Amino acid sequence: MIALVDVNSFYASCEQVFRPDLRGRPVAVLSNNDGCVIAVNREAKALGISMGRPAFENMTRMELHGVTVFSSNYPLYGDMSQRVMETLATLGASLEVYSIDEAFVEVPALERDLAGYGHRVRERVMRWTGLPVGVGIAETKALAKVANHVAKRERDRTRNVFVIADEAARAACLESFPVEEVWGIGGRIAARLADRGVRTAGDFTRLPDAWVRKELTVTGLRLKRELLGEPQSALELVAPAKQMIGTAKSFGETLEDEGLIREALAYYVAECGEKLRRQSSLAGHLTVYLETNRFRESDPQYVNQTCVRLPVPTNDTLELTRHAERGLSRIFRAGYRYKKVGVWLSGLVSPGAVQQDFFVEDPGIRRANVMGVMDAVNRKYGKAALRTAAAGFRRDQWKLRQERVSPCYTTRLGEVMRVTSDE
DNA sequence: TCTGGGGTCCTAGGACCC
DNA sequence: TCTGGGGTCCTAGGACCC
Repeated sequence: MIALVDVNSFYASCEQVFRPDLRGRPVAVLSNNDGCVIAVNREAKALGISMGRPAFENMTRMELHGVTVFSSNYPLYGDMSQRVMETLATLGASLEVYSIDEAFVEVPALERDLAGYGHRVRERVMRWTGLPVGVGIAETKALAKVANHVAKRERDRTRNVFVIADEAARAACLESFPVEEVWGIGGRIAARLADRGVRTAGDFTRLPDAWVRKELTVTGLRLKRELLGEPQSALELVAPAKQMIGTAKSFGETLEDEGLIREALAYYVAECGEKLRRQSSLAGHLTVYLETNRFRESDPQYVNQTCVRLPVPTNDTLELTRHAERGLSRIFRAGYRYKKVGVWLSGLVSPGAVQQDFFVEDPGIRRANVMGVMDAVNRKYGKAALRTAAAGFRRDQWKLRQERVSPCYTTRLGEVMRVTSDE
């Protein structure tokens, strides 16, 4: 059996762990640039704060009801995530980390009391990390996802744990489960299914294989089988190396100056270069992406991207920066107010697989050493403490807005909590 | 005024190979 | 006049996820 364990409103819960005064009170967390509401706890949801919508649409209501609002604090969430995963690893036979706040856990084979197991998972994660989780247990990943959804709706004492134990339970559960909530059914597909009169997950499992294969590709067919209780994939125990690494972030304000955009781009390239070296990959292609603010309809709009093929795959930030700058000058047009620049590294290979180019000088071991030093310095003294000249000194003019960010309680020594006593 | 970021998988179609 | 067949690789684009 497989358990899908996820943290309830993860980002909001992380903030609450370190703010006991906010227990039982409404909390919301905003996306990068304080743009959208991306996490709300139960109390905030009850007040009608809508997730995924722009922050400004919700601000009046949030202020009115005293919702505590945070900018997102990814160093904190990443660290808390690791603690949750380490805790889950002590409970399961094996573990697939699926996202920052969820994991598939293989229930130990000898476990007889599945609901009891689910509650033990909840209790241990709560005791060790302070975070509340929901647990769905079933025969396949897709069914465990369904069970997890149901767990959140349960109102009685079994709340937050739900088990699809046998065939009868599976069938009954799917008949009342809306098809658009099934994992892998998004808005587009749900609309097409609705046209065919498919409303529930149960309806979906009765569609002919041939139709599903033709209209929804093999992914749809696998999903159907998983919902019928036939596992289509094993747990991925080791996270595979990424096939793409990228960063594309909005500026705090729109920018017209190519020089500033170039600095932001160089800064993002350095972030990607570091991720690339951490997984020991080299990139063969680099895509630069540039965009104006599409919501400002009165502004002239421009969006473009260009792909640069690197002469020899590399993970050298200086080399990557040079190519990114070339890409930017290909697509930059003066006279627009730009909102976002991004870079994506793809065609990732491991160093052993590289074909050297006779006509291109290999920057060689000395450059690799420079990168090693740069990474070590930045680990010790903080992000971008040592950076390329191209990343510049004007970050204040383009960095994203983060006006309500909480302290990095667990990852920065200067920001750990102080406990005092009145005597 | 203010509208996120970072990925994955699949397919179709073109280029190219023998 | 008549112009093959069976592949692989790559990229763009669509759909999805959290």
